[in-house]
Order: sequence, then structure tokens, then C-alpha cells
Amino acid sequence: MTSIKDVARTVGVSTATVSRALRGLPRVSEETRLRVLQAAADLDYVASPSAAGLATGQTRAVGVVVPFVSRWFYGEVVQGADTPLRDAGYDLLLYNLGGDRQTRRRVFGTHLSSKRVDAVLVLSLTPTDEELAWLTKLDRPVAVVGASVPGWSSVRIDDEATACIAMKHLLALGHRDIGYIGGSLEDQLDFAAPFDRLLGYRRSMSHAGLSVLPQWEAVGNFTVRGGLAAMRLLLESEPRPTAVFAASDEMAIGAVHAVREAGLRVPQDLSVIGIDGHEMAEYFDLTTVAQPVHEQGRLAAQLLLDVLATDREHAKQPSAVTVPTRLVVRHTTGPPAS
Amino acid sequence: MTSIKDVARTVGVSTATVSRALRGLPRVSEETRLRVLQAAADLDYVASPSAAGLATGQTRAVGVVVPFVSRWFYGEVVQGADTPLRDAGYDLLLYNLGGDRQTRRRVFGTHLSSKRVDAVLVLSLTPTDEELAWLTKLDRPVAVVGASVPGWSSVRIDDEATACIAMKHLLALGHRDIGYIGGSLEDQLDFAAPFDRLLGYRRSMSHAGLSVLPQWEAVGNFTVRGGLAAMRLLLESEPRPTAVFAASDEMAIGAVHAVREAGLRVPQDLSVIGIDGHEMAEYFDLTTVAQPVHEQGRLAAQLLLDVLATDREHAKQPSAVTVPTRLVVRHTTGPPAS
DNA sequence: CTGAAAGCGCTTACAG
DNA sequence: CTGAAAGCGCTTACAG
Repeated sequence: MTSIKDVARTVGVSTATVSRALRGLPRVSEETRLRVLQAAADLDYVASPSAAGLATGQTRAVGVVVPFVSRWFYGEVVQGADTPLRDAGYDLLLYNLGGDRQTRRRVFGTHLSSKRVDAVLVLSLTPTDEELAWLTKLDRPVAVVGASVPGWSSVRIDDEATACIAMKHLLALGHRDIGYIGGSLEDQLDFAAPFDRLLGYRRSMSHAGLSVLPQWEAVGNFTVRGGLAAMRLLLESEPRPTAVFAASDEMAIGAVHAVREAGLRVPQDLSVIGIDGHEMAEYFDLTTVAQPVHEQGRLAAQLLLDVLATDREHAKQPSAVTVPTRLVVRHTTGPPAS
Repeated sequence: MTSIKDVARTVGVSTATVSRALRGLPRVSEETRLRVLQAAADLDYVASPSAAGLATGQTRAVGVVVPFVSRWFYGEVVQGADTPLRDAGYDLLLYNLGGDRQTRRRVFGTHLSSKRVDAVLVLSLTPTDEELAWLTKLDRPVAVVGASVPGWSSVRIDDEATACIAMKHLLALGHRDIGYIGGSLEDQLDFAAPFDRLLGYRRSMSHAGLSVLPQWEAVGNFTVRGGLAAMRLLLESEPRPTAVFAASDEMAIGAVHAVREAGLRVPQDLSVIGIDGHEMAEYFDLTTVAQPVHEQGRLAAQLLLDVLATDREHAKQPSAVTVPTRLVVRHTTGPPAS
């Protein structure tokens, strides 16, 4: 493994000079810099992140905490965050929680060490008090996508308002009996979105002077399969809703499937709307309220980089960015059968 | 930041003893070990990976090279690899190539340094000669998913055989005029699967005594949108195929959409089959040849861990694991209109 | 503009 | 079973 000494020896300067030249620091003559650069390239020299990290306290890596890498939304956000981070010279350390609470505790408690990362990007989940304490103890910049935590930068949609957009569409079509498919109680603890979207549903109903029946609020776990199961229940409920608002496109896709499976037509017999703008939504002809997913990852990474580039003393207030969502009308929604 | 010295001071032993106790090394009395463990816990001490890495040359991190994090297949493989790696105490460093050749070069050339990772997991892509040279120079264990590289462990499906399974299904239904949707020429350079699947298509046709028309081989880029565009072309071709084999479910989904968009019925007017067992395939009622995706990630991680656990001298031959695929018949395939 | 030297926080023979 | 000390490969005041 070639080290900085090899480069220094080759060029005939000290390691201090090599270090300065390679990192573009001032106080190196242009001629020396060129020779160092050349030698480093010839020798395939790359500074050891461990050694540099030990000397500076910086790791040039940011931790990205993801509930499930394999879900479209998170993959897309990571993809969005990747480019700016990579461009700024940071590596991404992926902390996949994989859904179960035990792994989640282990990841936050032991893997996610401040000695490993310069900053943390938390995707879509609301840290528990314990996790909040751990993250705070890290004493590193944190940015959150899809939730907001006081004191940290965040990028998210307005979940309640987004739910209202979906509901407004259904109400405008003339629906009065509207069901809801959302997360489980546990989802509501871990994630901010489920609760806010449920709130948007309830508020929209009551603003329209409609009452919500308990059997119209079904649990879909934010998966296709869950949405399918939830819709089966809703189809049995009395009275049966004429439209269903699912808090995610994946659940909406499952819901549409359940309706058709029951021999009913979408949207003639039952309308379905989702939230997300999932890449597959178009191919299911799904009406949805789309959010800019990739963009949220990009923005959050940018916020983190801004903080990282600023010295602590000049630190600005954390920014809380809300990105807009927009209704995309396709053909899973229509007026209720009269 | 509490360091090993703080722990040593608290317990009243040397840092060497703390180090040994914490890592479960022998030659520490049980009583001392307990006291060290207790003090470390009290002080929230975590060893600095940079310092440990510098001292040992090990980073306890594995690099995962992914063409696109945001695609279902890769997310699923990463998810599969995550658990065993995490359990073994390794962190995952995500190297997302993001599709473009420039980033790809930069990732392989500069970010993916042997000083950063102990091992590398390469997903689904065939390294170019240049990349091969870089990876080899790393001198770290490498495992590949979805391709095979001489000298390294790999986990994959038999792409040609899998294509033959799909073709056999179409042929058995009585189809003679079968089109193909695959990757671009560039895809075929970067990835192993596209070429092998194309080969399976061609071989199946010629074994059945059928000839392949050039206009029946369309480029779908392994995306839904690409599959859609490819199918539009195939629908214009003369003679028009009665069935289409798409080399991925995503392209197959796009293809089905194009058929319906043209006012034709699937499978009555045209049959479509894919490869993958994509999570959405079921909801499109898509016939496909499913591969165990999560499992391939898990296995590859396991192979890497095996190598990592073995000293170089006792290194075994790299294993090349082929996992089975299976036909899942749904309702996008049927006999040709007579 | 450049270099000698200390220091970052661990691990590891080596000695006892 | 335990400790003193060297060393891993950088960076950074400090001095010149």
C-alpha cells in the first residue's frame, strides 16, 4: 500500500508538503504542487481515510438512515442524496433499519457512531426519544427527510395539506362516503406522515360536514399487500364507501386490485386515490398526489453540505423546507355511481 | 469524545488491557474484563474506527457497488446483503453508479479505495477491463451478484437457462412468432444478463426451428418506459409477433401497457412474459420467471464474510453459486389467437 | 514556500 | 494476566 511517505520520497519533499499540495492548500509553490500531483498519480496514491480521519476528526462520510432500502420511496431519496454528497467528496454509509425494532436499536445505538460519520441523513422516520438522544449525543449535523425534528434541518411535504388535496379531489367529484387506508398504530409512532395524513382525511371530512365511521379507517401498513387486505375489509363495511383515499400509492395499488378482485370496477363502482407519484402509478392509471421524491433527497443532502461547509460558530438556523405536491388525475377516480 | 484512555483511567488499567477486554481477546481476567465492559458502557465509549483501522488495516466496512439504488432489484439485493453484513459487524458503504459512465469511472477510480473497505460486493454489472484492474488492485475480497468474474465469488441465476424457461412456456402455448425486448448494446457491455437472455431467446427459437426476424428484437433499456416504447415498435413490425418475451418484469409491464394502449388485449391478442418476480408483477397479473433476489444478496454477503473470516493462506477457491428460477404463470400469457 | 515533530486513538508484539 | 512503547499514516501548528 503506497503511503504519503512514498510520494514524499519520490518528489523529494516532506510529507507535510505532499499533504498540502494534494489537498489544494495554499503555501505550496505551483511547481511543487504539480510534481506532487504527478507523483501521486504515478504511484496510484490515495490518502488513507483512517489516517486522515484520525488526524482531523473528519470521516468524509455521511450516514444515511433508511427504514427499508428496498422500497421505492427510500431508494429514490437515497439516489437523490447520492449525487451531491458524492460530488462534495463524501461517501455514503447506509444504515438500513429493515423494519424491526431490534435492528433499529442496534443501528442507532452501536453502529451509528459519531466516529464513523460527519453527518447523518435520516429518512422519513420520526426518531424515538431514545434515538433522539443518541443522535444528539453524536453532536453532528443531522437532516431529516419526511419528518421534522426541532433543531435540525428537514425537507418534507406538508402531509396534512397533501391529504387534503386528495380528499378535495374526491369531494369535488361528489363523493360523500370516503374510506381511508393508512398505517398501523406502530407506523404512526415511527413515522410522521401516517398520522398527518390521517388528520388531513378526518379534517377534510368534518370540514365537508361529513362524519367518519370507524370502520372506514383501515390499516394498510404502507405496502401493496396491506392495501389489498385493507380494501377487502372496506368492501365489507356497512355502508360501503364510494371512494377510498390511500395514504400511499403502494397501498392504493393494492386497493385497486382488491376492488377488481371483488368483481367491481374502478372508478365506476369505487374510486381510489393515492399519495406519492410512485413510478408504477402511471401504469396502474392511478390518480395520486405526487411528491418530488428524488428532489427531497437532493435538497436534504444540500442542507447537510451547507452545514458541513460552515464553521460551527457561524452556523445558521436549521432550515425546514417544505416541497410542494401536486394532484395527478388519471383514471382510478371518477364521480360516484348515482 | 471519550477515548480508550478515559476508560483505562477509570478502570485503572492500561489501554492495552482495555483494548483486549473490549474485543473479547484472551489473556484478560474475567474480573478485569467485566470492569472494563462496565466502564465502557458507563462512559458511552465506542472505539474510533479510524484509529482502529489505522492500527489494523481493517475498516470493518464493505463497499456495495450498485448501478441504481432506486431500482427494485438492487434495493432488494442490498436489503438481502445488509443483514448478514450488519450481524457480522460490518458497515455498508454504498457506491451508487447512477447510470452514467463518468460517475462510474469516478466511483471505481477514486472513491472505492482499498483503504476504505475490507471487501467489495458488486451488484449485477460486469466490470470493464479498467474496473477489473482497479478492483484487482484493491487486493480485497470481491463478490459479484448477477454476473461472474473469474477468480471471484459470484451468485447469480443462469440467465440463458432462465430465458429458455420463459421461451419454453410461450412455445408450449403454441406461439411461433415471438418477439424479444432486451437491453441496449450498452447494457450488454455493462451487464451480463442482457446478452445471456438474448442468447436464450435466439437459441430457443432456433431449437424450435423458428427464425428470428431482426425487427423482433427491440431495445427496452430494462425500464418500464423502455419496455413500453419497445412494444410500440413491435406492434408495428411485420409480421407482428403473437407473443413477446421481455428480459425483465419492468419492461414486461411497459409492454403490457403498450398493448392495451393500442386497443389490443393481453393475452388474447398478444402474450407477454417477463423475468424477475418483481414485487409488482403479481398486481399486473404478469407471467414471469421469478428469481430469488433478496436471497442472492444474502448469499453473496455470506460468501464475502466467509472469505473475510479466513486467513489468506487457507483461502478456498471462490464459489460460483447459481440459484434456481421458477416459472410463475399468471394471466398475461395464453395461446395465440388461431 | 517548506520541513521537523507532535499528536490523533487505537493495536500489537514484546517483556515481565 | 498486564503494561510500556512502538507504530499505523495522516494533519497541523510552529519555526524558519
